[in-house]
Amino acid sequence: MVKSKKNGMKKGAWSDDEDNKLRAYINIYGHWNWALLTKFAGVSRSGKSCRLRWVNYLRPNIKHGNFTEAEDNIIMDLHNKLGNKWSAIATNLPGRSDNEIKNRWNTHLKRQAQKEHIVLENQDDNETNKVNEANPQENIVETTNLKLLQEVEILRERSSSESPSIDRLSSHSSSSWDYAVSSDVTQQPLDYEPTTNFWTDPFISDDDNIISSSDHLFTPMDLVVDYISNGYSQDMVMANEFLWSALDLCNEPFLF
DNA sequence: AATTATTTCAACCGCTATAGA
DNA sequence: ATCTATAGCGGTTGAAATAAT
Repeated sequence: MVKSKKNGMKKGAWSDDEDNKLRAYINIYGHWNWALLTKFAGVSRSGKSCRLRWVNYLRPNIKHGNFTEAEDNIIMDLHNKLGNKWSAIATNLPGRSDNEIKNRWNTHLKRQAQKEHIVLENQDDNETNKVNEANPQENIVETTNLKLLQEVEILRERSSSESPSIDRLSSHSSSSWDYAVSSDVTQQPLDYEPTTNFWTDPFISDDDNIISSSDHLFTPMDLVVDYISNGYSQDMVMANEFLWSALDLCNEPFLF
């Protein structure tokens, strides 16, 4: 499913090669600016597309398919409370992206919820015809909430024990130039090395492809940041052909 | 086995919020 | 105050997979 290019940017399904490039780059440098990152990572996609691919598919410990009953229950309940606030719901389901939760809701749970709603309505009709005692509905809601809170906690604990680095890498920064690199993640073995020569050689040890957290990772961004700290605007950096060609040609760490 | 209909879900699009110039 | 760039969100689309005929 490879769609046409738009403004030189590829669209459609991601290839393994693209995935590997993006994953490898972010594992090393984090994401500091999606629009620029695509250039450095060597991926011919829009920043928006890269961000989406990372968030929904590539980031560490992301889960796919096979929603558990507990997860479904949480989605159903939170959707009942929050509506289509997918990202808010996703914060309570570790390892699940908002997109996947949205899909889960639209393809499975919406119908289920509608059915249950009808059943509840019928029950309510019967109940109101009987007595109007001390609101039993409230007790049901409280019990459900307690159960769901417990389920959320269990999922959170499980997730944090399995994935110590999941959300510390790539946390959004208030500054687009403030790029995050997790020391946890740099300890992970890489399943792919970025092919473009300008970033790999100085950073990855020969024997095991694992980066020492004590090493200074001198990235192309260092050059850009330095450039900016010397009074150049972001646009000027982007427009500077010399800078780009220097980055492309660089085989060794930059020295100032 | 071939065709058509339906479902799934990855990816896109348009929009809003926010930060910085 | 206004403009621009970026990140993030939610709705929607459409290719691929699967089911039904």
